[in-house]
Amino acid sequence: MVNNLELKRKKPLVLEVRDELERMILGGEVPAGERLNEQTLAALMGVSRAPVREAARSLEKDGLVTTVANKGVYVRKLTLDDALELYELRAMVFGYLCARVAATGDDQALADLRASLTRMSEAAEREDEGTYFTENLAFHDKIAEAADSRRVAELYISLCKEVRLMRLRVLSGPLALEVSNQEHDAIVRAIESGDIKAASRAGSQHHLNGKQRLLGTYSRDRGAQT
Amino acid sequence: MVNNLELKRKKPLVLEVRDELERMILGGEVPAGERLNEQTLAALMGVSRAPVREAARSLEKDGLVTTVANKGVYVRKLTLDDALELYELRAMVFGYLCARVAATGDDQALADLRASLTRMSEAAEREDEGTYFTENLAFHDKIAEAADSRRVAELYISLCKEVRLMRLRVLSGPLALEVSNQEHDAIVRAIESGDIKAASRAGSQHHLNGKQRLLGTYSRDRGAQT
DNA sequence: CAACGAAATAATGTTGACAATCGACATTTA
DNA sequence: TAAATGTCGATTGTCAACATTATTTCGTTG
Repeated sequence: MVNNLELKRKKPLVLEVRDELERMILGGEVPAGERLNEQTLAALMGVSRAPVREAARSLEKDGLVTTVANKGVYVRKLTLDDALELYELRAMVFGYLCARVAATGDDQALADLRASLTRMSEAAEREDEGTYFTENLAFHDKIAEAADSRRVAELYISLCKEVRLMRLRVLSGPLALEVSNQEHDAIVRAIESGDIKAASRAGSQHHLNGKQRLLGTYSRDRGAQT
Repeated sequence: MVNNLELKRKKPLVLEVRDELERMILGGEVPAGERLNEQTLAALMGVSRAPVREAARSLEKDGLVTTVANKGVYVRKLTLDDALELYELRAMVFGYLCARVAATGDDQALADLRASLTRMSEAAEREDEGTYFTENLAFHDKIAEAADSRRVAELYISLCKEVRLMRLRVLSGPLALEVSNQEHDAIVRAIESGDIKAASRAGSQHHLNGKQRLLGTYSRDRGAQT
């Protein structure tokens, strides 16, 4: 029998800090470009500066912050060009992952993907953007994991976090959810059929379409960034 | 002989330690899978443990080491499958970079590439593998820089370092140098002609060929890894 | 009044010490 | 004997204090 109260202390402190910082950054609590004050954060979380420093370095690995010597760590600020490049890079990597999943063909993983697909479809019908958003992340994570290519999967997940720095809402509106999920369906069907090239194309195209949606958003209302 | 960082500490200490560790790892002074003892390294370099820890975190960003909680950091050990995946990933990313260079077409960068090409050609004729090796690294770095896509360039350079973990000698023998440089020439010509697709193909193919050369090496003498 | 510069301030960089944790070996017990 | 447990040494995790660097403030000077 494990004691729940003592169990949460089992986790290394630096990981707790890291996750909290990541949540704050991706959640938009700290704006892009903002400097992360070490001792302020340390006091806020009730820990010393050392874990905060290490957590910050860990976040740098995922591209969420940049470190300037003798000045501090800053929340990374993405330009539109940066974001567009990330979309293309993500498209390539995701295409590779989808191809691998199609090649290996794990039945259990495929079933999970199908289940995730239906959950997203339901969320889309309800116009429940919050659920769709989280389920969408889980769907992509599942593919990354099923590709059985840890290094590339890590890179992909990292790239996805990086994109979230822009805090874009390209997946707003019921139509967007529907279209997005149709692309997911195309990916899963290509994987199920074992067609490696088709899976690669479908995976790439999904993020390339996302890039186009991003461009559409920016052309519709410019200067949306603060 | 490691204490040459006592001289002038105008540069952040962490960077010095980082570079030294990277040199030791890529140079093969510490074997793959080996644990990096913090206080031993700190004493060796005449610094405290904190910079060593941070440097290790920085190396983790490049995939050169892996950190295990409460146990320490270990020099990453690549399996053959890991290496093959890295070659494919590198091929994709490098193709993207070459395409971008072809699209932008910076004359100065192109001249540098041509110059680098002739230096490699000369080194290949002299069968000077050492010079070819370093010049080869510089050539690829130049392309990454000329692509004007900092994030992707960083990733590419990081992937190249990661591959070097295996300490392979696929570029041994005069023929290998010649063949490798012919591929370089094809890349530069594609870039010069401004043919984006051709540049992408040539760049990808270069590393895919490298993957085949790696497979050839492994089929020739198995068990080369420690 | 503007511009320059030096002191004051606040932040990061670095250090040594202490606490928590892990692995190995010794000890006990069935 | 073998499994379980306790103890010890070594190493990482964390902390608070000190050193160095960047920034701000403010007084002086042209």
